[in-house]
Amino acid sequence: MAGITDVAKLAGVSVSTVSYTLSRTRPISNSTRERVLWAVEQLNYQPNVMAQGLAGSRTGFLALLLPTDEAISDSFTFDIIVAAAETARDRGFHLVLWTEPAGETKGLQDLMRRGLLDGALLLSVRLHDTRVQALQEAAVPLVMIGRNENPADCLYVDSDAAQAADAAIAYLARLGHTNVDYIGPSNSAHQAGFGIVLRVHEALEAATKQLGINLRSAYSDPNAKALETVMIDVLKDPSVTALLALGDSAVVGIRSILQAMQTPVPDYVSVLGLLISTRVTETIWPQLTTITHDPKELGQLGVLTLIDSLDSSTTDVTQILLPSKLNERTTTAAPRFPL
Amino acid sequence: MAGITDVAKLAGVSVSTVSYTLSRTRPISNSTRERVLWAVEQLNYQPNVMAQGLAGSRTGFLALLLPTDEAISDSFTFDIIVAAAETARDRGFHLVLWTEPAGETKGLQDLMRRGLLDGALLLSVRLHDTRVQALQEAAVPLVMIGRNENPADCLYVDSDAAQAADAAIAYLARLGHTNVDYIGPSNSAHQAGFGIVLRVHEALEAATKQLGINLRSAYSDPNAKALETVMIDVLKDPSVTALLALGDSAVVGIRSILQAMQTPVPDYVSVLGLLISTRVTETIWPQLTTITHDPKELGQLGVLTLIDSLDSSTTDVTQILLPSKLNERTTTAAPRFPL
DNA sequence: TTGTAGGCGTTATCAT
DNA sequence: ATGATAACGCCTACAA
Repeated sequence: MAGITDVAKLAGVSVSTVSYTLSRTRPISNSTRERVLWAVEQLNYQPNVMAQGLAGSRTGFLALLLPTDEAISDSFTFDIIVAAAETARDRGFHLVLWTEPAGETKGLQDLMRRGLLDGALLLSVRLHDTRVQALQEAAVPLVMIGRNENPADCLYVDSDAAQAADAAIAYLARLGHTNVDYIGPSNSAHQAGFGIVLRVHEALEAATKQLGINLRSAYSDPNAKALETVMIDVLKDPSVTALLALGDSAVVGIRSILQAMQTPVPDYVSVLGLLISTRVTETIWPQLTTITHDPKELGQLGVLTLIDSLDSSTTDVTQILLPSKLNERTTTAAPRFPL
Repeated sequence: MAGITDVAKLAGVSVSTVSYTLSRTRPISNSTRERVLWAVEQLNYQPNVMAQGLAGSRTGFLALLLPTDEAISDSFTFDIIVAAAETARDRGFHLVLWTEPAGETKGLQDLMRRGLLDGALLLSVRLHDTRVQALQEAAVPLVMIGRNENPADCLYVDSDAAQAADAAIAYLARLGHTNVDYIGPSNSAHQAGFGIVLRVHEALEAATKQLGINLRSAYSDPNAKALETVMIDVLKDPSVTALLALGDSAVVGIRSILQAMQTPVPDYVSVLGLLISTRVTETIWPQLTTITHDPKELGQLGVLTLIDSLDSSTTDVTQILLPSKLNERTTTAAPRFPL
């Protein structure tokens, strides 16, 4: 395999000139640059990753931290990962998938100590995420996709759950609904740790209070049986005219239940999906009116934020909250009785 | 950060002794080993990954090749990936996610040329997969998860689709069904390239012919609307008593349709899922009788096969076909009329 | 604008 | 059973 010395020889220059030419880190005359690039082309030369990592100050590796003791295998997370991998690749970085239980950081800290990583992306961040502090103490540059309870001086990219909830209530209010039923994930220990549930709930309470809307909350596991029980209960109350369901799984389950119960949508009840992934919005249930958030965007921005923080010597803390947008489709309408 | 020299100094031995002790590649006396390990412990030493990769014959990196121009974001694929990452981690390897359009291999070949990879795992392998030949020519050790049309001298781990189809028909025959409707993915160019569809179809034809069962095939895209059209058509024929649905998405869709149509299962029709992931079997539709295959197993065995092929100097071609197993639940029964 | 040479932290090849 | 030392392929002061 051709090395940098071969290129230097063929181009009739020194190795350092080749290195500098390729890294654009020093002015090179046009004529030499051309000869170097020509030699590179001739020999099909590509710098050795390990050698670069060893000699340079950067390895080119980013870790994607995936907790394995939770229900992570949803398509939303998958889409984040794929987008992150593509973005990293585009920017000349390599994404290493690192699976570790949510509480553990030993494996990752070892990786850092072994000089493998430039930084890390955290997925499925919980309100109290022990990984964050551990990594900060280990001086690992990190970006959360999501955020913990108090992300004061920590970089993150997250969906703006509060804004999404506000938008949902505002929209339903505009249609004329005054009784809204919110169906969220059950308060199992599992879900309770994630910020999105809490933040949505708080925002819903505030927004409905302000607009004078009655909010009733119901909680269910996302499986069909549990949802059915909840739905039957919810639909017993004839005053309810709108259903607000949080998350992909709830929304997908709710559809089949409503179909089975032959409930006319939106004639009898409106259904609005809150924080639904683009995949569900576009493919799985294209008729559903949703407040959408995009996993691709999270993955991309996460990687870009991390890389930027590596480049910039400054310590500016990038914190991005992505606004969701309303996709008005066919499952929402004005309430069935006039007010 | 403590390096190998520090350890050597502290242990009072030479660097090479430390290296050999840690890699167990040379007999070391008990007393020195102990001193070395003690020093390692003291200094919290971890060998530098880049230096090892540069000096040694192995980098410790495996690529997971994910084609991005297809519908890859199903939970089955995700589970394969997570299992692969965990297995790699357990064996001291790192998994790099490499996204590239199915036709392309340039990016990956560059990676090889750059000395990054020990080997590669191919996901979403098509019957005619240009990646395989390209990688073989580039002498990249590779393992397919899935397999192409003629995997003669190529390593792979795949579900045994033919065996699964046989098992399904045998089971339905045993229950007494003589008219079976198969619902597979539509013959869009998209799906046509994947072996599983073809292999299942061939096996079904053979098995039904042999057992004197009437097989009717229907094809549908996995979305609700298309499935509904197909299902209405299928259920028009009163002689049909069993539905055989291929793949997770078909099966999940079919459930909601059947619910909406209020078709009694299994009293009116039996439903049997063919090549269903463990996730669907255990969580999403736990009552469904299925022929299950396990993504976790594929991911694990894929990585292990690759690593083994790296270790063994021999050129034995490991080819693993995983048998699926029948999970008898509540959606299948004897046909509704006696024969 | 270009060249020289000393690391980077291991592994592997010789010796002993 | 252990040591010394030359690669490994590149980056980056320092020199010219």
